[in-house]
Formats: sequence, structure tokens, C-alpha cells
Amino acid sequence: MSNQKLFKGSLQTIILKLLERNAKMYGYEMVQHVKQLTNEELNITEGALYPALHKLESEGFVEVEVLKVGNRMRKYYSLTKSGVTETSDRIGEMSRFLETMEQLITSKTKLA
Amino acid sequence: MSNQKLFKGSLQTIILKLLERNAKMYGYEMVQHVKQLTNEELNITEGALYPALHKLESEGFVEVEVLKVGNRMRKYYSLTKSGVTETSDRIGEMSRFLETMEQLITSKTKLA
DNA sequence: AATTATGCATAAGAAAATTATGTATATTTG
DNA sequence: CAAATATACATAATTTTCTTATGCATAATT
Repeated sequence: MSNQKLFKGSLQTIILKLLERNAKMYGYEMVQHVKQLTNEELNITEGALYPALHKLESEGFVEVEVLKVGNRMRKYYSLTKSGVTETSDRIGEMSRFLETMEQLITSKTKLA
Repeated sequence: MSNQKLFKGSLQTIILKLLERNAKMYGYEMVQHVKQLTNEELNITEGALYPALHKLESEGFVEVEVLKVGNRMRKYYSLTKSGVTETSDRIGEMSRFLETMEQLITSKTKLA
């Protein structure tokens, strides 16, 4: 809620990670999933999610399959081959980032 | 270098944290400091730093003292009273964010 | 003498989000 | 049964925050 802005820049990585663990997911499902996983800490907005998904698709990292469930449309996303590679890379970057940030905010900081 | 975008949104927190540990710092010094602390992983650009400092100042979290060293100007920043409080808050938010992100990218993710 | 380093600053543009809408079906609740 | 909430997608306008480019000026190095 409050610190949503810190998540800026990490949405694509989060999506890719979700798809690494769940072969097929649709947008609305991702939002609910993340909400539960983070105990409401991160609420992905649709205005951010859908453009991000479209971008990942246009970059060839995910592909879409449209299914009709009941009378409602669902667009199921899954990782492409290059998406699998990209996911590893992004998670690696994220890990390094987290480690760096951790050091920055815990360090005594004083240098020479 | 590569994953600079993950740092988006965390610059103010980094600045505040630096000033929590070093009573007085000037802009150029912060850039060098962070470069060393992160082993070149994070290179703060001046175009980001100076506006951020000015914003923190206008919000009353830091105050400035201009010194002339040799023939060159230095603007030393330090935390105000409300800046000290704000710093604790921001670091708390950052910690929660880091923890949440850590869980997200390591979790098995599969829910019901 | 020219380049790099120190030290500040701002403007133009890009990237990625928020907020506000819009459409439509399904389910729950009063 | 009507109204509200949940499901499911989408996009446009705006905001935030950054990168890139530029500018000025002094100091140190090559």
C-alpha cells in the first residue's frame, strides 16, 4: 500500500517468476496470487499489469492462449523458450539488486 | 550498470541512509560513496541525484550548508529532525520490501 | 595542452507506474 | 429480485522518477 513505489521496475520480473512456477496463468489470477503471496503488501494494478504482459509478449518472452471459461474470456500466458532464459537472467539481476540494497541499508556506510 | 532500473524508487531512501551514518555529505561525495559501497553496481547520475536532494530539502527532511573548499563550492546536506524520523520510516519500508521481494522470487509460488 | 576529475545545475525525453475509465459476465447479498 | 461485488479484459491521461544531454567553472593529471 504505502511503499508500492519501491516495486517500480520489478513487475516484469515478478510476472516471469510466477510463470516459471505456474506453467499457465491469466492476468487476473496473477493479481490475486501476488496479493496472497505478499499478504496484501503488493497489489498489482490492472493499469500496470496488462501493459506489462503485452510488452513481454511483444518481446517474445511469453505467449498467449485465449480460452473461454463459461462465458468469460481468459488469456493464459506461458513462458516461451527465450522467456525461460530471460527469467533466469532477471531473477539473477534481482538477487544481486536485493543483496546490494540490503548491504546499503544495513552498512555503517562510513568510508575513508 | 545493467539492472539500474530496479533501483528506481529507492534513491531517496539511499540518500537518507547515507546521511544517517554520515552527519554531513555533499552530492558528489554521495555518488562516489555509493559507487564504492556497491562495487560499481549502482552509479547514481547527477541528473537523478540533484533533483532528489532538492526535493528532500523542499520536503524539510534535509538542510543545506554551503561551504567553499579551496575555490570550489560544496553544498553539505544533513538530516533535519523530521528527516531523522523519515529515514527510519523509509528504511523500515525498504526492509519490508526487500523481504517481500525475496520471498516472491524464491517461493514455489503455487497456491491452490 | 588536453584530458580527466571535482562540483554544481537543469532541460528534454523515456520508462513505468497510478488513477480513472470503459465493457461485459457471474456471483453473492440484502 | 435488485444491487453490489467479483471476475476478466483493456486503454487513455497523468504523474513520478529516472536517463541522457548539456552547461558552467575550477583543479589535477597526463
